Amino acid sequence: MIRVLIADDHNVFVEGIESLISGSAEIQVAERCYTVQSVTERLAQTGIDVVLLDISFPQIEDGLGLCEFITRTYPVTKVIALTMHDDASLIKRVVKKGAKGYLLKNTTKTELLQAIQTVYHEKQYFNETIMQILLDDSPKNRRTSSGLGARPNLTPRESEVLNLISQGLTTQQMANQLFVSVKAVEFHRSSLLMKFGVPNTALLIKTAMELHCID
Amino acid sequence: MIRVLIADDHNVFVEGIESLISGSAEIQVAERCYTVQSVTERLAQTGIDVVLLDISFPQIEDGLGLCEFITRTYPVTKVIALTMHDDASLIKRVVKKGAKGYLLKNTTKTELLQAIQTVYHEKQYFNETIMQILLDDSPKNRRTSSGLGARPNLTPRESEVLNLISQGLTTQQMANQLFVSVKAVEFHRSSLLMKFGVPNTALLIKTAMELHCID
DNA sequence: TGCAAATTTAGGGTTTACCCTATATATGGC
DNA sequence: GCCATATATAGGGTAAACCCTAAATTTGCA
Repeated sequence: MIRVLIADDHNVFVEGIESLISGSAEIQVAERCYTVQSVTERLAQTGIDVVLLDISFPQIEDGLGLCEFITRTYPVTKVIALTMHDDASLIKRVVKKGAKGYLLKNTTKTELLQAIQTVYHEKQYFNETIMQILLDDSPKNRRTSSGLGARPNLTPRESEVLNLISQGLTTQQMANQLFVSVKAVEFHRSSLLMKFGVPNTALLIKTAMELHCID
Repeated sequence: MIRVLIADDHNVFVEGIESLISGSAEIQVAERCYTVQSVTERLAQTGIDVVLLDISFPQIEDGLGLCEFITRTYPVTKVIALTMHDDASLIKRVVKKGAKGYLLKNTTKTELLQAIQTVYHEKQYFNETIMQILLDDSPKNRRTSSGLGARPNLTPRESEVLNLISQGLTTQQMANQLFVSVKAVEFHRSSLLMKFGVPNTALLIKTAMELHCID
């Protein structure tokens, strides 16, 4: 029997998942948690095999942080991320946080049960759509992109560019100041986005400031 | 017997709502619709008393429009808006579009059943939280406390947009999430740049974080 | 009741950001 | 010498950000 914990503050959702699972003989819902605290408290006990975790979009930091905490603290427990959004960068970040599966909230009963079974048996579950997005990301991973939450290793040039970006300079202005081409600056900016695992400059600045990589 | 139509393209949600309703003797789920077209087709027939409508219907981008269509075309049929968002302006607009009730997706079984019963009997149903949001939305209570240093006075909408920017969302994504046009978001973004006196988003995020206007 | 603030939307435009594939050089380690 | 890294550069794209003018709505307030 696979014991599942549902972590979602939306009651309708928890009901829905539970309803979908109820037909299965090998899977049972062991716990429903509506808060982060209750999740951590319940996991401190034993007996949870799989966590169905809602990564709610407006509060990304919370969901991702909890995902990371669970996979680090309880490596045996598998996390399946649940979300309404098929945003590419979000999927990548969730996987980096250690999630073994990713499901959209319009998933079917069949897919849900299969995903739980799959991750329980030490495998990853991602459907074709999700896999496509992840595969497109593989060339990027050649570069040193440490997981989110950790400060990436920046080259001297990258640090320089990062600080200039945070001062509000455009790529053209940075190129002038550094006596290099616009293309060179674009390359470093792109490297920064990759290393920090963020989709755009706005989140780059916020993340870099939180990690004290600026000034 | 109150006959309910569930309009939501998220399978888990439909299951959840159906599960919550299944215990009731006076309410039954008459139809589940995953597309806008199926909703209109089903309503063209008779026998639907209440529509549980997911406002964040992705396929139209305009759950509000569907809400308006239903309440105009079938005045007898009551619409209860279902959403994950407790956005004040959205609630007001939904009400204006003719919805008789507004429920967040973390609603309880008791509340859901009570809401259906209430609107079926020609009344409106809004819980305390929603009512509070509607009352607090008056412009009187809207201003952010100016307080310290060079921190500009931001309108509620501006604060909202600022935080979404800092989370890495694009203008298009924010427009979707806030249920407004891209032009509206562009306006608020532009207002933020002006109020903070910065030339671009990168410096906006840095400045706003230093002034603790984010989070 | 008229005014001001806040919010929304529109059309049209320019600039910048961002992504892809490639190539080239210099450096330092094995 | 070979290899990995850092750096710089190019061309050709798409998407997003940014700027301007203009107007409609709602709401609270004087």
